[in-house]
Amino acid sequence: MEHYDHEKIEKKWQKYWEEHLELFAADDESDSEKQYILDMFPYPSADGLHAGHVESYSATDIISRYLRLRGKNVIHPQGWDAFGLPAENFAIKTKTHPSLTTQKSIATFKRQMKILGLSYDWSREVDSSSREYYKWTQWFFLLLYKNGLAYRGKGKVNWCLKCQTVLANEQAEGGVCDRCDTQVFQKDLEQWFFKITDFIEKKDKTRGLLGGLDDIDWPEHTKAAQKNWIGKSEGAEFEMEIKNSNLKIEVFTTRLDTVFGMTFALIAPEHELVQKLKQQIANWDEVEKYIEQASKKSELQRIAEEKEKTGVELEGIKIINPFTKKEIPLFTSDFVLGHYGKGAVMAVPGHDCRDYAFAKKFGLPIAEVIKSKDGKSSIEKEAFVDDGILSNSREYDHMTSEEARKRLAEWLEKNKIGRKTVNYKIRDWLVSRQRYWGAPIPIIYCDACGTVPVPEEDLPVLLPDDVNFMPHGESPLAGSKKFQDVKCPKCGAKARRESDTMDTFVCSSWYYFRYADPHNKKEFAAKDKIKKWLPVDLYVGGAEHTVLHLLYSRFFTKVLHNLELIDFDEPFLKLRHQGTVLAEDGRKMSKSLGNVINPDDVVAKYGADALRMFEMFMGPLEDMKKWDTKGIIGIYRFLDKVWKIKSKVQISNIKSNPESKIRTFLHKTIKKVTEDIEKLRFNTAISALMIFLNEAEKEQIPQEFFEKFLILLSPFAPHMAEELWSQLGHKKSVFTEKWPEYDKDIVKDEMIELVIQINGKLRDKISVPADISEDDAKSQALASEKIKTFLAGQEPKKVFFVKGRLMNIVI
RNA sequence: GCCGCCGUGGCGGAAUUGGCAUACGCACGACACUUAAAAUGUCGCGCCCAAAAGGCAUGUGGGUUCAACUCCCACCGGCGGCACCA
Repeated sequence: MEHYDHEKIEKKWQKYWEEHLELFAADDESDSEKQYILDMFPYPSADGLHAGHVESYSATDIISRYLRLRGKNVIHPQGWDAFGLPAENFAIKTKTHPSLTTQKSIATFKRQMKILGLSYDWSREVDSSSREYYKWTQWFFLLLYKNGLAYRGKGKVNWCLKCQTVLANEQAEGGVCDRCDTQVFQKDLEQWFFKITDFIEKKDKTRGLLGGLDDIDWPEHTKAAQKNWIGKSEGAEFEMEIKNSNLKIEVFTTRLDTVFGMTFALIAPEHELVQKLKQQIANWDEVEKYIEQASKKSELQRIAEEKEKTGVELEGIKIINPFTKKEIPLFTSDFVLGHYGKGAVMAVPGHDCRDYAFAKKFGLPIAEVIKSKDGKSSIEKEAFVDDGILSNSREYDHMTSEEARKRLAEWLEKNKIGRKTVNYKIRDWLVSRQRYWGAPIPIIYCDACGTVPVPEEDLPVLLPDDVNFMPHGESPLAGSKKFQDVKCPKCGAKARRESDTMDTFVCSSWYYFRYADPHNKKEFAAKDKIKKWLPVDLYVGGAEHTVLHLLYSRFFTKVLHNLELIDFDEPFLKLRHQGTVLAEDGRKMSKSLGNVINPDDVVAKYGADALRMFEMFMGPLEDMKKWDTKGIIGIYRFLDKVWKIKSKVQISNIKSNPESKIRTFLHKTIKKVTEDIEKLRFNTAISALMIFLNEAEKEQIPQEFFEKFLILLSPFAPHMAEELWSQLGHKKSVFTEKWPEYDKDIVKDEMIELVIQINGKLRDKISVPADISEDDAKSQALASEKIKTFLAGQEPKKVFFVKGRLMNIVI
């Protein structure tokens, strides 16, 4: 018998679906319950779809098709995260304009999505590099600006002297430029920032970025990563006097309980106080040299040199510990970060590893002020960093660390030199990029009026075409006269445009709103459309976005909520990450290793239905998995069997025998597949379909049953389901059908195999009615020959009975 | 270092959330069909034992329980995130 012709069938139905867009379109008018099923919109690379894309898109396609069959009004859109550095680099390499290469890549992606039979509502497609889209990205910038959430500030960035450009952190690994291998320097540049730090904690109407995490169904590790990134730490800050100076030094600590062990203090090299103390520093030349060296190092380098602490004493400077009134020295060291806390710390070498290492290297005293509860702790070889009981701390002796922190903070407040406080690792979001392929920042600089936002009616600020996007020292947009020279919108004088573009993460922070109303020319999306479709019910995408994109999107949503433009606070109610699909050799798929699986090839050989289903069958959605070229044959055989079993179907309208085994089986399968899809457990749903088919092969099954099976199969293998459905004489698509319901009474077994254990070990199984009573089960069990042998005449001490499951006899 | 996740046959994985460990699939073996191969079908497939009976098995060691892959503790191994954050 012939195998099924996947190519012919798939082409036929893909064409049919193109002609019947209403099958998968989200209906703005319908009153039925909406479901927003979203894929992270891809960056359209020249390489085409990756096996990982196929995995997540198949998953959301299954869910979307399933929900539509359940009568839900599903919105399942797709679009393109089209701006970004890879396109620009590719453009530089090939000397082609990035819009050309991007459009070509989009065409490839879209073609591949279509041959996979993905049921997107293409009428809602968005492209973040289109002027219709980035007009609203710019509008969002202005919205933030007008509400004091976008500001211009100085920030340290990685700067390559040779390429004359700013580099992203990931392009400056090891402190060396990615492109030319020369050293990267830290440079202070004025940049645009978004005030994401304003939204860490509850603010007016919204729960903060921290608190909001409690309300959403996200993977634990993703929530943990976001919390980690925000890096909240509670402690205290206080000021210390500098001897013979009216200046003061402020420090932050989480271990106020250890203050009596402070034997010196540390300050970041870039701290302004160092400059202010210049006159009093005896060894200024040495200090200046150290500061110079430190500024040349990138943060990455500082970390790489972790093994050895460096630093210089600010000779002539003495700090007064406010608790002990003792004088201590001040050092500057690059392991103290200027941007965190107060940029200066109290050093307690006895109870902090870094301070310990520093004290050892510079021969500074180490004091012990905390003992472990058992009194056995020692600071001889290393710092004791745990909480414990205070000692050598005057009236605070014998207190626990926790209590001492409370009391010491009270003392600080009473004496007005400090207070309890909270610090965060997260910094404001730097959104300026000195790049071409992004959305221009809609700002104009005027000598008279200063920083002037572009009026909304002038948006979009178009990305100019007449620029040299090769790296040449400044933002490529600065090279376009046409772009640069403008009139000030306020006074009409000659002015200059901001020449930086926005980080592509700005574009991707709001795209899920646009799908609700993609062609709106007056708003980023109309209020009623947003109300209808958002928030997103299920969001599926790669785990590489655990922090950046997902955090930024939450920030945008919170901004909109706070401004009362939307009535929800979290954009993505349920989030799942698809696991990485590794190459067959267990390594990451990469072009250079030549181990990439191209979906086109697999579709050509086995068909889209087989590829989609196989990727779902490989394992749980979120698990990392290895591609297995041989494995797909199993799914192919299954589909082939479905194809062939059609000829065995009893085509008649006779009533199915209510007692028939296959009926019970069908209902169990409906139950299992339904529940598994709801839980995104596609691997076991597919296995249930296989089990049903294996059973069905053994006998003739009524058409009515086979049809229900086809509906169950349709979200997984839509082409085959459509084809067989039409071959059975149906005129309309299988996707206009209703998802089958199972009958609770049919699913329930009448007779069950009751497991009989003795002392927890399986000894026999007896066939009994499902609702058998304990007494009846016991007498039947004890009557079993096998059980009699094992009991050997002994009386059971106790009998445990789990209804419908098992009986455990303890002797 | 801190945080999070994971460890089950030759392989991918399943196990109703504490109740028959290894469903489903791959690979492998035997047989059937075939001139032959492929395809397809039937059967077998954790380990020990010739087999039956039985025993042993979910990274390792302990604990709780009538009962542990599942819960608790310790250790070993792997993956991911953050990382000189005071």
